[in-house]
Amino acid sequence: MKLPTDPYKGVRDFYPADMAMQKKIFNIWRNAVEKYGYEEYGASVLEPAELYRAKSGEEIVNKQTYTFIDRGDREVTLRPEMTPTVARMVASKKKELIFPVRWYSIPNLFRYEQPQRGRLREHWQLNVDIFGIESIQAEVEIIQIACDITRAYGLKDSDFEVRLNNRKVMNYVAKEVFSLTEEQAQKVSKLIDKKDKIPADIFADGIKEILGDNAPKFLTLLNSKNFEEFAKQLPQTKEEHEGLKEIKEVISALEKLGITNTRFDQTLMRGFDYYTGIVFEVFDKNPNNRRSVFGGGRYDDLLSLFGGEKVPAVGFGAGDVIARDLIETYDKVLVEAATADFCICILGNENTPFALEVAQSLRDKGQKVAVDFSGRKVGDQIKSADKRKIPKVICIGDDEVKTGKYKIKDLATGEESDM
RNA sequence: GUGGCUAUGGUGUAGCGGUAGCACACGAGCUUGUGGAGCUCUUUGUCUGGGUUCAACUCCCAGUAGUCACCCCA
Repeated sequence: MKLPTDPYKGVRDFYPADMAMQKKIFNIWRNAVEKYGYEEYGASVLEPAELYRAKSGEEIVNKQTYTFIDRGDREVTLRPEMTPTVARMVASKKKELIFPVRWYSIPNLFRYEQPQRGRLREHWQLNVDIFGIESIQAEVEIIQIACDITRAYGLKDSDFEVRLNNRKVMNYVAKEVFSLTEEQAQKVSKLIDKKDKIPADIFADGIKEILGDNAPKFLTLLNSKNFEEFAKQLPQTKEEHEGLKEIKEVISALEKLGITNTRFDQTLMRGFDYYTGIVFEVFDKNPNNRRSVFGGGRYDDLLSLFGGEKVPAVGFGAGDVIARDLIETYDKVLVEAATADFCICILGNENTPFALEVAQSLRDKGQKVAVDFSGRKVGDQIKSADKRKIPKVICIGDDEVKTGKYKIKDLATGEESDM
């Protein structure tokens, strides 16, 4: 009876090479957000199931999450996303926090789903949120950070674009312009989400089914080439004006910051219900790899779930799996696991004590030192150090013990130098 | 959760209803205080469990895992 060596379904092992990449990604994330003054927070992977139930509904909690009953009869969920957690944390200290609160975290998240490439049961995600700012300055800053990170992955501005939409606009269109019921609006938005995946005529049929005679008008609106064309088709009331104005303002503010690859996208919906205003996605335009790199938006009402007055909030999330893909595609700088700076080869077991002494003295100076205890021939020990990419070796044998001196051999050049 | 496709040494791959081959990697040696090349040799495998058959890595069924699509999408 052998135990399998495979990891659990849908999760990854991180061997040193994978871990080196993971560290590189996390460093990119940390550097970017800390430049803007964001502070790191953390929380447990365990949350009471009701935290998600409140927002996501019965089905999501039962089918899409790891939820179980603990020994004390509590219903526990492995967090599938970080936003409810951070909302909970901010709401809990609302009175003592100094707003605006700028926080980030790199949590591992779990979802119970059929795994496939780029869609695993456990992944890591950078979460960046800013609380307490009602103006679109919050969106601008958050999107700016997202762009910084995308560039740090190695993408040029021409490789990606920022797509923007506004829930206010879409709500207005659904309720006021087309007088849809809540249920109809829901169906339409799901359909719009799929627009690029399904053939145009099937999409049109779907719209027709829900909207009837209004379908052609709706389709024209949806197929608008750009912001102006879209805006022109809407009656100029106040409510409509606000959503559109926000989009325009965000785009022009970003432009002043040198971010010109933005685009209004009336078909951008994003799954979560809690978004209330601007939503955005950073999109990789590479034809082989067309995927959303980041997604986020404004969720002004979420913190009200925990009582008290409203706290405006804007945030985004960025996954490690896509970061890995992008860095491999665009960056191409090889990432290697850190090895030792020195390898100490021992010639004869009786010389081990002196070898350890030498190793320790180097460590005291801050060097990383590995000792070869294999007892093999020197040549083999050196060969092995070279294979492990350790740049320098020191051989300790009878002569070195006698004289107390040793030489450092640089494996790249083959030269030996006295210590 | 549903459906399609896939599964061969450590890795990457051939092959056939009748004794499973190759490359690289690993290990040993040529070379017992100095590596990287070369040559020689060795070790290691048909995902798991059933079935059909004289005989199954090959055909069939189930399971598991991967992958793709659906579902869902932080």
